[in-house]
This record gives sequence, C-alpha cells and structure tokens, in this order.
Amino acid sequence: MTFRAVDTRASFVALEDRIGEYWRTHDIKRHALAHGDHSKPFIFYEGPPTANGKPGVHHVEARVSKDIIIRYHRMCGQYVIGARGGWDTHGLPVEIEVEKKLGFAGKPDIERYGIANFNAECKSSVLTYIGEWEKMTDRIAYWIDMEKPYSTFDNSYIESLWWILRQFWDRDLLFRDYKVTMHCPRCGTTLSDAEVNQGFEDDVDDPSVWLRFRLAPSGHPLDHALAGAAFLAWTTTPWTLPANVALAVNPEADYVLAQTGSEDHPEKVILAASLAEKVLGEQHTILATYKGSDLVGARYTRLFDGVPGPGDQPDLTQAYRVIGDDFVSLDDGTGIVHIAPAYGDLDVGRKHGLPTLFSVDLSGNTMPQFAELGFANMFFKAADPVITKLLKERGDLFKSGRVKHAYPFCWRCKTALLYYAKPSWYIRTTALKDRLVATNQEVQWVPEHIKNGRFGNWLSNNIDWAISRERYWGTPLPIWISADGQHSECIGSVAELSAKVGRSLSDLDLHRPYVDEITWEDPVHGTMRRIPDVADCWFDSGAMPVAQWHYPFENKELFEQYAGQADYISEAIDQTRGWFYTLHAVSTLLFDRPAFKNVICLGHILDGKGEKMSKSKGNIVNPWDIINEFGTDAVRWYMFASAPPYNPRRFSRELIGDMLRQFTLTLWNTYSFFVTYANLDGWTPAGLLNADGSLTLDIATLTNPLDRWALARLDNLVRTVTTELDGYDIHAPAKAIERFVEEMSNWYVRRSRRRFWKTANDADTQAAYATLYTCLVTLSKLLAPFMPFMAEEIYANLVLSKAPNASTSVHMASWPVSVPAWSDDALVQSIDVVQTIVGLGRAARRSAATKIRQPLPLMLVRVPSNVAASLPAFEGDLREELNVKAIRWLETGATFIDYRFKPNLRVVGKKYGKLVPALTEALKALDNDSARAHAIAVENGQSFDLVVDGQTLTVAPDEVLVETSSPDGYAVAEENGVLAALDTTLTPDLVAEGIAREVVRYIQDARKNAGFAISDRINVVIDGVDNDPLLTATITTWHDYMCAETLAEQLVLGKGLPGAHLETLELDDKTLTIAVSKAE
RNA sequence: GGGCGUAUAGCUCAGCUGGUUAGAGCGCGAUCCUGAUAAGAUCGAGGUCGGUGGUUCGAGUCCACCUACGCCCA
Repeated sequence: MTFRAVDTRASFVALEDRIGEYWRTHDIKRHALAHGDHSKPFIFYEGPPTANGKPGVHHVEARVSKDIIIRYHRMCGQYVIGARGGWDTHGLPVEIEVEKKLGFAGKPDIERYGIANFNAECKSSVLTYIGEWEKMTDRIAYWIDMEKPYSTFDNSYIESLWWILRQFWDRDLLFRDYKVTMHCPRCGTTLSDAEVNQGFEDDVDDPSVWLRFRLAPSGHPLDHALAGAAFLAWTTTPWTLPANVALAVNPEADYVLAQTGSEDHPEKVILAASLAEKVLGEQHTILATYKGSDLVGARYTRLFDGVPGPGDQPDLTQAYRVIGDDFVSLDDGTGIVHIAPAYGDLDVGRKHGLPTLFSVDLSGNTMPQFAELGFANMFFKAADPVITKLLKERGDLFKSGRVKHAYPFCWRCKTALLYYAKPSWYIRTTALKDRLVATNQEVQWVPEHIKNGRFGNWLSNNIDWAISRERYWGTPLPIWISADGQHSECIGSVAELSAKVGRSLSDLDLHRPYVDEITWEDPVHGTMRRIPDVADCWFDSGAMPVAQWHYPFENKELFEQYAGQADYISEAIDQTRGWFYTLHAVSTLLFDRPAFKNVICLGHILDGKGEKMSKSKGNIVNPWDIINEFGTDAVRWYMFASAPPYNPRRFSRELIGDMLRQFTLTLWNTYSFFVTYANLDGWTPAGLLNADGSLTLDIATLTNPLDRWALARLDNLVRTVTTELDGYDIHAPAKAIERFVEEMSNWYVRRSRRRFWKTANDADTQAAYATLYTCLVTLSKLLAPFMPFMAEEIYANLVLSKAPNASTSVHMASWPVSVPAWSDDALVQSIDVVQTIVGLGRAARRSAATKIRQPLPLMLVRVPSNVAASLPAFEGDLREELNVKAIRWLETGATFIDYRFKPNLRVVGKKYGKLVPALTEALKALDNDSARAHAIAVENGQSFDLVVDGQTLTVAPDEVLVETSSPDGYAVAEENGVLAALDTTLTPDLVAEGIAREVVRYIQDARKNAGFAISDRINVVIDGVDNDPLLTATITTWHDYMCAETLAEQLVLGKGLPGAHLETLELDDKTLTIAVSKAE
C-alpha cells in the first residue's frame, strides 16, 4: 500500500481546507480539548478580547502565541484547563459604539432613552462581530472551546466580581475618595483623554488676574519680616478661588519681598525673583530675598469660604498655607500657584494633606452658598467677571487683564469643560504595594526585561486603582449607601442581597437599571440605595481567573486545586498597564500570589514599512487577505520564526511570501521526495512503525554515517525544541527547526539521492528510507504546535494511514523524546568539517574556473588534528560532491603548506595584557621553517618558545591559532585551519568523462522538458558528432554509464528520431543535437 | 518631562560572559549544480555596527551623554 501522492506544486490553502475538513468531520478539536492527563494539568488563561470590531493582525498574533504553547503542553500529555474563549463585553467603547449608532450626544440622551433599553443595545452590539471572531479563530486553528466561552456580562461572572469586591471591602481595601476628571457640565459626563484631546481649542479668551493673598501671622519664622505683605498669585479661573486651600511655591527657587505701588499707596508683595520685573514692572524695590522653602508653612487670609463636598467634614486647619512643591514653574505667573484641589490639583492636595472644597457644582453652576456674595447659581464662566469685580472692590485684585490660551471643550456640545473632583471608589492597591512587587518576582517574563523594567517600575510607582465609572454598561458596584451618607454596605453575593430584601433575586439581571431598583430599609439610616457607579472594565478582565469559573459559588475544587493560577498567558506589550496589571493586582490582593507563572509579552505588528497600522493611515493589513493567499501556517510561521516576537516587527504580503519559499517549500519538497520514491519502490514502514503510531528504529542497524548523522541532528533538534518551549521561547525552536529542514534537504537528501534511486532494494536503501521517514515523522510532531495543518498532513499520510491504532491527529500524538543512543556530537562535528571542505572545494573550483562536471584527479586537504582521524570515512562524499578522483590528507608539517600564527586573544589577552601587540607581531614575523616546526609542536600538544620584546615566552598550544596557506600551482581555498587544494591537471580520460557527464545532463534536461515521468525509459539519438574522434570515443566508452543515468534503452549516434524531443548542446566548437523519445 | 525597549549591508535580522577578517537570508551581478525542489552552491558588489566621549592591550559588545523611532505614563 502506497502513501498518498504529494504534488510538489500543491496549494497550501487548499491543503489547509482539506485538513480543516478532516478536523471537522472527525471532531478532532473537541477530542484534543479533552485530551491529556488530568493529574498533570496545564493552566491557561484566555485574555478576553472585545468582539465589537473585526479581528486584526495583532489579534492573530496573540492567539497564535497562545495556541503554540498550549498545543505543545497537550502533546506532552498535559490536560489543558482554561482553553476556552472569553469575551470582554463591558465598558465605555461599547457604550460609545451604541451612542454613535443611536445618534446620542451624551448621558442625558441615554437616560431619556432608558438605561434598560440602552444596555440591551450594548449587549447586542458587543457581540456584533462574534461570528467573525469565531471564523478567524477557527481558520487560524486556535484551538479553544468557543462553544462555552465566559462572558463578562454573565450574571455568574458579575457575582464573582461582587464576591471579590466584598473581600476587599472587608479588608478595608475598598474606599471612597475624590478623583479629578474632565467633566462636561452640560452632558453631565466624564470625558476620556481621547475625547478631551479632540476638543482642545487654541486662543481661548479668558480673564487673567493677579491676586493678593495677605499674610496671616501664625507663628511662622518670617511672620515679622513679611508683616503687611501679600503673596501674589495668578489665575485664569477666578471661579476656582473659593475652592483655594493653599499657595504653592517652588522650594528651590528664589522669592523676593518687594516694595511696589505709588508713593501714596506703597505696598509689599512676595513673588518669584525671576518674575518680579515681568509682573511689577520697573517701579519696585527688592527688600529681601528668600528661598521658596523658607516661605513654606506661612499662612494667609482666605479670599472666600469654600463649600465642603456632600458628606465631607474637611479639616480646615490644614488649609490656607504655603506649601512647597517642585512642580511649580517659574515660566509664567508669579511663581506662586493657587491650589484648588477640587478643580485639578487633587494629587497635590492629597500629597500635602489639604482639604477639598468646592465652588461650582457638576452642572457648572456656582454654589448657592455664595448668594450673599452675589455670585450664586451662575454658570462658572459667567461668574468670572462678577468675582473679579468683587475682588477689585475688596482690594484683593492686584491687576487684571485678558489672556488667550488653549482650553478644552466638549467635542459633542462645545461646552467648556471642567476639571472636577468627583467622588470615586478606589481599590487600595498601595496598601499591598510591597506584595505586588514581591509576587512579581515569582513570574517568568518573556522577554525578561519587562519584569523589573516596564512592569516592575509600574508596580513600584503604584497608585490606588480608581475602579468606579459613572456609566451604564458595566458590572454594577455592589455598594449600597444610606440617604444620609452615613452608612454603606458592600454585598458579596446574590444570596446576600436576597436576604436583605427578603425575596429571591436569583432571576434578577444584575445589570443596571434592574439592580438599582433593589433597595431596603436600614433601621437606623433609612433607605439603602446602590451607588450608581459601575466597575472599570479592566477589573472585569483582571478578575477572570476567579469569575470565569463563578468561584467561589461553583467550581470550588477546580479553582482551589488547579485553576487559581495560570501556567501561561500571552498578550501584546500594551497590556503591562492593562490586563497583566489587573490580573496581577487582583490575584495578589486576594490570594497573595501572582495570577500567572509565565507570560510571553509580544511586540506590536507594524506594516511593511515599519509604521504602526492605523485606520487613519489606511495601512491596516487584513489578516484574511494574507491567510487566503498563503494559508494559516505561513502566517503562523512568519510571526514566530522570522524574528523574535518580543520586538515590534513588520508584516506584509511580500515578507510572508519570502518566508514561504525559503522554509515551507523546502520542507514540502523533502516530504514530496520521500513519498514519490517510497511509492515507486513500494517501501512501507513495516517493522519501523508500530500499530500505535510510535517508531522503533534500532540505530545499530544503520551503518551509513549519513543516516547516523541525520538521526544525531534530529535528536539534537528534539532536545533543543523541547528545552526552548519549556522555557517559553517560541522563536528559538522555530529557528532550530528551520536549520534542520535546510540540512535535511540540502545535505541529507542531496547526499542520499542515489541511495533512493538504486534499482536493487538493498539494505542501504532500506536504511535511507527508514531514516528519512523517521526524520519526517518526528518533524511533523515538532512542527505541530507551529504549523498545525502541515504537521497534520505529513502525519496523516506517513503515520495514520499505516498505523491502525495511532492517534487520529498529530495534535494528540506524544511529543518526541530524545533517544540518547542517537546522539553523536563527534559525528556532527565531523560532518561540519566535511561541509566546510565541500564549500572550500567549490570555491577552489571557481577560482580555477572548472565546472563541477569536469572530474579532477586529486584534492589535497588539510584539517586540524582533532578531527582528522574521522574524516577519511567521508572521502566518498567529498569525491562525489566535488567530482574529484582522489583525496590526499595532508599531514601537519607537510612542506606543501605554509603556516601562520595568530594569538588566541581570548586566552592570551588576560594573561599577557599589554604584551599582546608585541606577541602578535612576533608570531607574524616567524619564518616559514620555524612556523612549520611550531605548527607540528602545537598539533602534538606541545608548547614552543618565542622571544617577545626581549623576553622568552612559552607559548602553549591553546594560546595560538594556526592558519594555513597554499603554494602556487593549485586552486586553493582556506578557512579556519581547513585547507582544500585541487590539482587541476586534466588527462584525456578525465576530459572524456567530463563530456559524458555533460551529455547526460542535457539528456536529463531533454527528458524533463519533454515531460517524461521519472521512471519512463527512453531512446536517445545524438547528432552532430561528425566523426569527432574524442566525442565518438567518449560516447562509446561511457555508453553504459550514460544509459544507466538517463534510463536509456538505446543511446546511439546518428540522425533523426521521429517525434522526438530535441535539445541542443554547445560543446567547445561543436553543436550536438540530442533527441529523446519514450521507449516502447 | 519620566520609564522601558530598539538602532548592525538596499530590505528582514543573527552576533554568548569584551577578543582575531562583523555574519545569514532576501534582492542585485556572474558562474556552477540539479529528474525532489518555487530550491541549492561558489564568487562579487554592498557596513565609519545611530552619534560623541570614556574604560581597556583590545569595544558592535561595557560606561556616560546625545539623536531618532516604538510602547507606556505624566
């Protein structure tokens, strides 16, 4: 029974369709997902993508990276837990999509439409492209369970999040504080950075006011010196002045106390020295100079009373003082900065322990508390002139003007935006910062520098995680608060909530608005209502280890015994602050351990020019286009073999085409070669292939060094690929496989070709088949994680068709194990030298301008003594490769060769240091005879003496490198101590043999061009010899050889052969016409 | 502005703890080899190893600074 024929011109896309069909009809993927030993699980976490856009090239990249490692561990016999799809479904991007679709312009539109309706739209929108994702996932052979994915919008998922939040709550890791956001007072919504950047306008006209903040004596050392003076501060937002709680100076800068004003009304002001002239003009006198740090702690009289936030009891003893902070710029203003934490300076306020006070509410109107001052309930921009006028009347205004600067506006409604400190919920990650840093040390990062670089730095600069979002489509935060704001509770499960309200809520959709309707009466504090916020959707995905299993409500054992920590995750590098961080933070806070043990962090995919792909540039590569042209395997191989995937790298049609020609076709043709000849010879793997698909090959039965070499290389490859994949390196094993395929094709098969052509099916041919078969079958398994289709094709044809009980797919076959008996480093090294000699021989032939087809009588070869003994065994290979009749191995010291020495710098450098240049010179200066004598000594492991700079050094053999060079009259090439010299003297016999080979070559061409099958027998007629004695003799002498080579039944001189295919051959001054036709 | 990464042939990339003439593939030119091959081999053209300093007998490699690009953050 033969193997299925393999077309050398096969379409890989068609092949993948066929294999895909095989997987479908035999339900291979489902079996693979269930495959493996449950007592040796491999835990994987799928980072959930959002399915509200089509999958792009970078998604393919991440999915393939995941798939390769999963497949490898499965073949190693591990059962993979967590190979399931997941969808990230909540969040602002989804809401924006829906708003766009419905033509909404902000939260008021959504609330009018109804949260229930809106969220229903979100839910259906987020899965718009789920079909595309499933199709792509299937086509690229990312084998995860797409039928039972987890979704972050599932009630079970949300309930697990509630449980987590409750754990944090109980440990005081969940708290409320302010957070400054960009707020649109008309839309009543927070804008994202991207939205804010869209709405910046230059040259916005605003007030520009300089204000006096009068010193208030408080026991500060400078109270006396500064008595009666005022700090000058500058602002463009008078409306924020009631929220002022501090003035900031730069502690490093110089400040001056200056006298200014008219003679009638002199006054003293304090401001930065470098800005005094700009602010005060010429008319001022410097009274004293202070460092900014000297001023810190001084107090001043407030301009207005600010309004505390709802439920706040701010500590005003900390307010109205000078603080020092190096953010203070001396570029403009006065070098003294008015601080209003509520409207942008919250971080500064927090750092210096300042209270937060308000002047304007969320609709942008000034607070009613300012009624007596005359600027209550005014839009903040309208309040500016009123406040300025009031300050002028009070004498607090030093000077005023207008300024044009950039200011952000709402991109939707063009309303001026506010920096606004809103109540917000935080996870207190900073409390466990040390643990975050410590548990990160347990993680293996690939590439390694991320660990203590980008990610480690991020962790050590950790800030509390702002987790609440004032939005609709998200996991509702399970916090209920009383109307008086004095009591709050965090609910950790649906059951607990049911108990609160006294009825089962198991059918409740946990989303807004339904959950918002759940309230209860607290005996002390009254009605408890849920806060309106939803969770940051990064919390959703970061909690997936827990929530995907609905832990702890379900799968308790699974999670606690196995799935609580991933062996492996992989995403692109932008996730260091995203999913990698949230996974790590949630796991460390909950369990004090990292969420994942190993992570491959991928670089981004750029376009063919190295530019980032973006919709606006229109340079997005659609992965389908590439896959439809070259197939999945080509894309997968390119992504991980062409360059390390940890750096950004280019992706284009052309680059993949190159890779395909270089690697895939070489592999395919080797496979095709094997099948073609095995089928011709009727070879089967009987006795080699066991019924279960395993191989039994006794190396002792192989006598041909080529076979032993191939298996030694194969065993080496198995060890390399296994070790590297164990270390989560995907690139290195792919490179090793590439090298192996190249050598298998261009050395093993090329050298072994004739063994497969022999008509007699002898032991050597059998050994060649067994060896190549073993290589291909093993390779199919090593390749399986990378090129799942190609691997399956080779496996199905070579193994499955012949082994009734073999695994139905290579992806469930056992990973190859190293066979120590196959390993043979000495042999590998010898062949390396043989290959070097062949290369040198070719170079020598080129320098002598003789074709390889022309036999030459002799090649002289010199090799280093450590390999010399093993090489004569390969004389046959050398004679054939280089077409020479004899090889002569030159002894070290042969007069034929000249020797030169170089210092072995690695050894000598450390020993002799500054003497090295002199040593180099002394070695170079050696005459031929002493060099030869020293060379013999070195070959024998003996030292020799050398005078360097007046002192005699004893030079040990490992301290020098010996180079050889050649005499004249030979065609010579030399490299690393290996020298090959060709004797180019031709005898008439050699010339005749050369002609014979030349003619054979043309007959073969003719056969090929005539379209004959490899096994077809032919007749040949050669015309144009014209009684040339040399040609006539040649064709007579070499008649049998020529017939054998070309499968010719007849080979004659003459004219005409009806219906024959003709080929002409220019030979010196003759033109031969070669006619071939099929023999009957 | 900060952190991390990257910079080597026209293009894509290797170059281990410092060491000898800086390599491979693609592309280009010439030649060769070939009944598995869309492949392969040999030779050639093509490099101030981003720049400037420094350490060292010796720097693509180590150090400092700078430049450009990418990612993240401010």
